[in-house]
Amino acid sequence: MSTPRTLEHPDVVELSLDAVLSALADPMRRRIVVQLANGCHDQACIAFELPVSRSTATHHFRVLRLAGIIEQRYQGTAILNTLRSSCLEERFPGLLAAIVGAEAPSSS
Amino acid sequence: MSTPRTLEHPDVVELSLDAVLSALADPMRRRIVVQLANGCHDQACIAFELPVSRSTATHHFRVLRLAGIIEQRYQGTAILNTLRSSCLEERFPGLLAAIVGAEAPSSS
DNA sequence: TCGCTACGACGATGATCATCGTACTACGCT
DNA sequence: AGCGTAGTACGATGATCATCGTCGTAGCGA
Repeated sequence: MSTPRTLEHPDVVELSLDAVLSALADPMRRRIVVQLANGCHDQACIAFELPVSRSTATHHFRVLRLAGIIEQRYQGTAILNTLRSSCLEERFPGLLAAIVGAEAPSSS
Repeated sequence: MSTPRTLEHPDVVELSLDAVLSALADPMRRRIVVQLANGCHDQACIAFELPVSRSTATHHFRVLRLAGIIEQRYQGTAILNTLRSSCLEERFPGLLAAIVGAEAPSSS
């Protein structure tokens, strides 16, 4: 037990368009976001099966978290990832939907 | 006269989300786009008064043009810049509006 | 207790990029 | 013709970043 591990997340008001767009400019990170947006909520990092090493995957998830795009919380040794859709919508209305929609025409 | 100078522009169907988002991830380029979106149509590059050297400004305008975000055409020695709003809207609906709206709360 | 799993930290590396200065070109005006 | 203006081309440079491998750590199960 002790203190359960926690991960740093920016507050809603701290979200910067620069950080969000820089994070979303990378194809690998967009892939993660699209996968999360397509109903794969609360997935562990490993479940995404990214074609990169674990170190690189960790890096991408952290960039997304620090940009305020995803929320990460520990569950055992795994980390559950969730899209912070409402935070993003509140701060940058329509942005996430536009990008996910542009990337993944498979939905609908 | 001879052949008037022309500049290379990508076709609508060639627009890639990757190029567009990478271009828009830079604050200086977003500044240009926001300025164009706020009614400053057909402005010459120099009219933007960017806080960078001319070489750098040229670079940014070219990145925007090659990403398909702006249209550039010569008029004398100057270059008139226009937002390709309809092309972007056709390819990535809502994207430009979301970014411009998030960046510039001054409008409205 | 002993692994096994999922992930983070650290340091390195190679690529990309934003920035610059300088030299060059094209066009218009006098 | 000569000059000024607007922008381009060409390196160069310093910073950032995506990627990796290795090692460390926390939790779970046998």
